Amino acid sequence: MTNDYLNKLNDSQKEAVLHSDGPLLILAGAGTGKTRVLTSKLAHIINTKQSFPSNILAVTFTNKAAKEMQSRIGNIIGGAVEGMNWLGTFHSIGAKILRYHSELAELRSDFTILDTDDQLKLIKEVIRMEDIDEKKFPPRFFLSFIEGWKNKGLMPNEISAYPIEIFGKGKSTSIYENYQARLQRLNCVDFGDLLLLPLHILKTNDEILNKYQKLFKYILVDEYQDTNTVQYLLLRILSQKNNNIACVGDDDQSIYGWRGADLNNILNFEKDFENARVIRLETNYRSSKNILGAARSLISHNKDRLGKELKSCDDDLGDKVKIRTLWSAEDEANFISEEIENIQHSGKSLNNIAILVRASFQMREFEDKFILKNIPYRVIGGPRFYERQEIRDVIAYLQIALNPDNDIKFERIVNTPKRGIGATTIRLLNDTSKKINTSLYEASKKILETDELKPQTKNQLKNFIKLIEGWNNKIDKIDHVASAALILEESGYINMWENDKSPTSETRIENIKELIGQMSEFSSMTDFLEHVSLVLEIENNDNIDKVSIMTLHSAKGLEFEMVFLPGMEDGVFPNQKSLDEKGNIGLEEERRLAHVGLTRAKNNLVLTNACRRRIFGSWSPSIPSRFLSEISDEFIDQEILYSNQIIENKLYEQLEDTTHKISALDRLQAAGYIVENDYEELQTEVNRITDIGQRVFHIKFGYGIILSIDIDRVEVNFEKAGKKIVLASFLEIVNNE
DNA sequence: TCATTACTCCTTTTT
DNA sequence: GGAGTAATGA
Repeated sequence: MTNDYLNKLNDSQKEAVLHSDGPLLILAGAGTGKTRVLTSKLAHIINTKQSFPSNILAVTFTNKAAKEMQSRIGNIIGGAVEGMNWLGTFHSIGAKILRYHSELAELRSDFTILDTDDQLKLIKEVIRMEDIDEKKFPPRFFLSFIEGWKNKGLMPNEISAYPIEIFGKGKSTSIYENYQARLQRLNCVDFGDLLLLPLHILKTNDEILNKYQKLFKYILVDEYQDTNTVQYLLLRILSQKNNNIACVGDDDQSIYGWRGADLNNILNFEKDFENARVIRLETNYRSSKNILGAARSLISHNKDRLGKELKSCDDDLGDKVKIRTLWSAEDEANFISEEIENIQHSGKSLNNIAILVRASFQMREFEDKFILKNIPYRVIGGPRFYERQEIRDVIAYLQIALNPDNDIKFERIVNTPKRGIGATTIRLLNDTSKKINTSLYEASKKILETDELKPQTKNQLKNFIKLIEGWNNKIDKIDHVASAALILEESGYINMWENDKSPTSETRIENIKELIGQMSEFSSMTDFLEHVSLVLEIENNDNIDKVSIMTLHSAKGLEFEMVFLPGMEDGVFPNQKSLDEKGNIGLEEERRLAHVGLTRAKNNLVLTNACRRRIFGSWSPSIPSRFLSEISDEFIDQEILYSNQIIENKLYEQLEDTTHKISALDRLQAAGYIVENDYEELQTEVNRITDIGQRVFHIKFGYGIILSIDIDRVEVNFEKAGKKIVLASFLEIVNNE
């Protein structure tokens, strides 16, 4: 192996790779060769024998990034990377540590990882025990608190120091405790535990901590801006001895605040790690000057930044960033598909085109249109393979076969396919299991000894228990692929889909076959099940020319010749909920997300917004995203693609029901969408309700009398609902009476 | 027990 | 417009 990799780097990249000991933060903007630096650095450490591969901890956020890094290092140092035992996602590395020391968390080493659905089921159970009204306090709120605590690295007994939410009768703490206890009894962990429990083990066991501190001579971290507190604490505690931690990140691309990512981790790096060196990578090898200029002008509106400027290495400016305004979301999809057809006809590859959306509900419009127009596309991200119903069912069967006491899985499959074991029976099983403190499986056996069930039900349950017993006996003795096939056959599960007439059943069977196919790559059933929730991803390794549709979050790290960003509308992007919940911090994160979107494009970038779109099934008006006006004009080529006739006919109608009429009008006027007299006319419309004492009707509150008026806000004394302040636009004037 | 229907609340983003 | 849930009927 040669030092060839060094020659491919620019000066600051080289500096980052050659920096040997002590903390290092590489601030790498979009498209500045961050992955190249990281992999070269890894290769360099191995190449110069500063460390064995097995003594390097290299963490990424996604499996994709981990795989990518693995193969790139392989390319540099030649052949397979032997001994890179500690390269993986935070979660998979956490799982690995946890499995080695599971007894310290009172788990068996073959614990299973619960997905979000199962988590929710579990929390619901816990809530019911606490006598809390699910309607008033939705279970997922508790779950998000627990997730929040786990993201901060707090065990149930540590949250007293942290302001406890009053939410849910102040029972959040005990719910967290019970939830953990329940997980433990099921020999399960959730995603958060994969980080929290290893941290706890390291914090409370000096010997073990020592071992890992010695083990990891070098620590490399990808996407440092997206680390949350537990991840930060893990990195800190592990790096304390050797102090060789190198993090790559971009504060302008921090987009996982909602998952607990703390931008302060990267902003405070120099304070947190003594004598830290910071190297900036600012030469962008991806995008044209115009695109970079647009991205730069947008992100400059953020305050929380370390500051860095992307410089293009292109000589010419390239095309300007296109902004197109369409009438409706459907028109928007139409426009984009026409653009794509043009590219298609010019003979260019569709693989170079991506449509990046803020939220997945936006994808539908495009899928519909593409199917109609026969434009090949792929959806990236979307529902994870193992989250599909049929896959989860199959896995539940396999887990039950391995461990019949897994209640969550038991409940999932006991009546799938239908065995006539319904809610009533399950309730009885649950009660019994609580009474005699055993699993549902054991409780079923007990009940079968009695006459509590109707003969028919009893018989069905008996058969089911017998099946499980049989599988459980055989599973260690025969090949895991064969036993999976046997289980699916005997349970009648495959049969169920084969007899199913719905259009999806065929794909489901395909998916199950795919899953079984994957199994042979693992050495045993346990091994397979351990990996299934963490790393299993079925790649759509098709080489067919297709347009990619994905969310902005899953687009991070990718690049395309041409990028479309539809739905540039306030409320959609920036997302309303994000603004409501997090205010300016939320807005800045949305802006970073937009920045990620813009910087995915190499040569062509098209932003579109529609004036109307269906939200929750009903038409809602949309105003252009504030991000559009934050991009400097010099980089933009803007056009409105609907006729004046349409404006006159429809804009009025659109504005009439907008909830923020006044501000919407101002915005639209500022954006040049309305001519002066339209504006006045609409103002009059806003002010049409002027009479105090006027009788009015409100769709939700019924009839009432106007008490006072403040521009578009009206105080009404409703006959049934009492005094309320409502928007004028929601009131109908009632004339007679 | 299961199927149908009425009704609610909703939806951001993912390991 | 759709998923999940509660109520209702077969």
